[in-house]
Amino acid sequence: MTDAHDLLFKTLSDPTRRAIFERLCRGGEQTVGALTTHAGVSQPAVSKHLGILKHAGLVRDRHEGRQTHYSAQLGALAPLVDWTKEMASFWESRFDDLEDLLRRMDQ
Amino acid sequence: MTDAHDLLFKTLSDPTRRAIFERLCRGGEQTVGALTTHAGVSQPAVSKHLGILKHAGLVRDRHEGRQTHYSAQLGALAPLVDWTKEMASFWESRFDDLEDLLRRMDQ
DNA sequence: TCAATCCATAGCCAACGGGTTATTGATTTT
DNA sequence: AAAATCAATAACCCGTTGGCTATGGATTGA
Repeated sequence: MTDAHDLLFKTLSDPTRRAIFERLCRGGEQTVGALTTHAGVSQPAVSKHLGILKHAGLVRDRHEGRQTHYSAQLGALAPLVDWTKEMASFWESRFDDLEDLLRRMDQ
Repeated sequence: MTDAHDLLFKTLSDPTRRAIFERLCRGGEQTVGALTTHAGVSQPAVSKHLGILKHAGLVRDRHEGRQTHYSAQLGALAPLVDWTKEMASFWESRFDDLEDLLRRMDQ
C-alpha cells in the first residue's frame, strides 16, 4: 500500500514541495534559509516539506554548524520512471499516441 | 499554479485512483461495474475517481446504452515524462547515480 | 408498463495535509 | 557571557479529500 510509487507521487503532488525539489535540482545544494527566501511560505513550512522530501529519499541533508544544507537525490526518481515505462509497456502498439510518448521517452 | 504537472501528480497520488488507471492500462477499456468489482470501494467512489482521471485527461469515456466504458489515455503521461527528463537535465554529469537513472530511461 | 440494472450526483462526515505562530536547541557573533 | 541567528519541533487551525449512503436519470428486460 505504502509502496515506492505511492510515496513518490504523494511527495511530489504538492506544488510548494515540488518547487523546492525543482530548485534543488536546478541550483544544487542550498540551505534552509536560502530555500525559504524563494518558497513563499514560512521557514517551518519549508522544514516540514524538506522532511517529507527526505523521507521519500528525494533529498539529502548535510549539517554544517548551525545551518543545514539540502541537495536533491535524482536517483530516487527511478521508480517513477519505471512506473511510466510499465504503463507504456501495457499499451504496446495499441494507440497512435503511443508513438509520440515513446519518442519523448527516448529523447 | 494548476499546471499540467500539478494536475497529473495530484491525480495519480491516490492509490485507489492510480490502481484504477493501472488496471485500464493493463486490461484496456472497461465498464464502471467491472472496475468497481476490483476497486475495493463503492461504485460512487469509483465514478468519482474516474471523473478526476478524466479531468486530468488520463482516461476517455464512451457511452453505450446504460453502461459507460473507460479507457486509459497514455499520451496524458507525457508532461510527467518531460518533467522527469527536465529534472535529470539539470543534473547533467553531477552525480554518479545519474548514470543509473539515464540507463533506466533509455530502456 | 413495470421492474431491474447501470452509472452519476448529492449530501454528509471523518481523516489528512499544509499553513500558521510560538518555542526550543544548537551554534555563532559581539 | 549575552545576544543573535538558524533550523527543527510542537500545537493548533482550517480547507480539502476520499469514503459512505441515498437518490435520480436513463436504459434494458420481463
